[in-house]
Amino acid sequence: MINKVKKGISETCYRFFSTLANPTRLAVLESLMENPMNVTQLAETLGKEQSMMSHNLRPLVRCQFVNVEKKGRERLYSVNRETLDPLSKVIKKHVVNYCLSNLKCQEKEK
Amino acid sequence: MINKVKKGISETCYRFFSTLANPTRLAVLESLMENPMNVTQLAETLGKEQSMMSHNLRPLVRCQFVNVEKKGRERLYSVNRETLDPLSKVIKKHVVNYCLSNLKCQEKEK
DNA sequence: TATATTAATGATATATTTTTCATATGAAGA
DNA sequence: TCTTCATATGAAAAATATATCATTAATATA
Repeated sequence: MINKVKKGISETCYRFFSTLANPTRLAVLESLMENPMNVTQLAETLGKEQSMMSHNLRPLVRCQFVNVEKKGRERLYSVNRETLDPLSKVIKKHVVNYCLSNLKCQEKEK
Repeated sequence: MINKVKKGISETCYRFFSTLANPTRLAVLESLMENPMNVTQLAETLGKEQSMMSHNLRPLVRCQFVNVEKKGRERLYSVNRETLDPLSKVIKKHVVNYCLSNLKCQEKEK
């Protein structure tokens, strides 16, 4: 990025949102919302490779949307409900207020 | 995307977050938060090209994070505070609770 | 210590997103 | 209608992000 637009809170927001702006990571969050798992179980659940899960878990953990607990040689991943619960509330409300009534939210990219 | 992970609410969330996961668009939101503007003013404010602003406004409007009001031959853009205010509250709280105390949030990518 | 299990890392090919530049559209006024 | 102002659009280049595959690291146990 030549001309840095992001700085301060903007930069934090950018990392925050770009961590969530990924279908795989959203699916990971959804799965971990149901119940905590280790990487292998997560890979099985989503039908993806273990290394892909690890790669995608890293930003989620770094932003602390997900917590890790060491258990012997495995690691148990779980969601940070304190953030994710109010966050999904905001989204749901926005969807109800603006996206269900108005079609343009679902519009295809083009 | 060959293997579609995103579907239903996940798909909505994905669009929601990917629209916000961009430093230019976050800067746009920050500017419009201060006061409503048209594209030309926005381009001047951020020191970017007008067409770039238009391109970046489109997803913001489609997701209705930003409203447009036609005024003669110009268009006045403003933020949807009903969504953005509670959203920034959630983020700020998360930052305070998890990112200020814990260093890993600010960790460089690699 | 050797082996098995679980998970993380690194390099790179692939895919997606963003910017840029040229051009088109639309609305207002001379 | 012609011109100007304000904005949007399209295509291609440039920048970024993601998945893949091979490998490494860490821990437990035989």
